[in-house]
Amino acid sequence: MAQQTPVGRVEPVWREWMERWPTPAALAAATPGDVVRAWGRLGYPRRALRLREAAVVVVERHGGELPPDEEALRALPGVGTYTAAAVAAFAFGRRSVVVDTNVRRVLARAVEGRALASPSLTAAETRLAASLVPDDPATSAVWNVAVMELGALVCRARTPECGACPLADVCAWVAAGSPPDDGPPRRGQAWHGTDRQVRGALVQVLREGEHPVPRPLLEDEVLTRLGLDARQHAAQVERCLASLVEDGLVEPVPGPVGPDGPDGPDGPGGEAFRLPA
DNA sequence: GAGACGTGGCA
DNA sequence: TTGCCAAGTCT
Repeated sequence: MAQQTPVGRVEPVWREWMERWPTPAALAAATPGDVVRAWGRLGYPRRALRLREAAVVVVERHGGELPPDEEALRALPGVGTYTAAAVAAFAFGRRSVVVDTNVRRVLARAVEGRALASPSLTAAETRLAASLVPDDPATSAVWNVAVMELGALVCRARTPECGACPLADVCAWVAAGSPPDDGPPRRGQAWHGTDRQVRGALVQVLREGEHPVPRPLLEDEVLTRLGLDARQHAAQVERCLASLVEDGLVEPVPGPVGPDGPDGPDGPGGEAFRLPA
């Protein structure tokens, strides 16, 4: 849940989630629609599907208990290098190299003297992080969480609190006078009218209602909510809806066949959509 | 390896 | 207000 999402926003959803599905077996028994709905507005709802899929794999291949080694964790849907390392360290006390956005920023500043880490994780950063993690497993886990928390709470991206930082005395960035980022300007993600926005709105509409929504209603609702011109964006909404079905986030159901038959007012293609059962 | 993939809060 | 950014992963 916390992947690319501030922990403070995750916490309430996480609490409800864990109460409803306390074990992998419980989560594995949920439907995709259940988890997408419970995911709420955390964003990237495919993470909800993957989390459920991971629970299924845990039940089928690991006896219902999370495996402790990084390789097995990494094999679970939605679990990448960072998450596998974090779980191995924080849940199982294993020695691992946890490199998240916070760790990357702390090392970029303290060691390399730069204001921000590069846009994407490099092999050199991973090597640097690995070289700093203590050998002893228990100590390494403390190191990993400490560097992460330092980045999250003190060595923040936009408002670092160097006056409260335990590394200030040895920080290369502070020593250099805290120079601004020298990299190329970061590309802000366009949003209005993007597929991302349209997909989000489609899922949002379906999450709000309990019943399948006929295609025309669904598409009109999304266009209206986003303030998009139907003539310009109708095809886009169609395409996004298809992509959501492809992703397993949305399920088509046959529309009611009226007195005019399947090719009546709602047809052809007069089906409805819902979150997957 | 670049690009896709949501959402909301804060400066 | 606009833009940045958040415990990344997958293709």
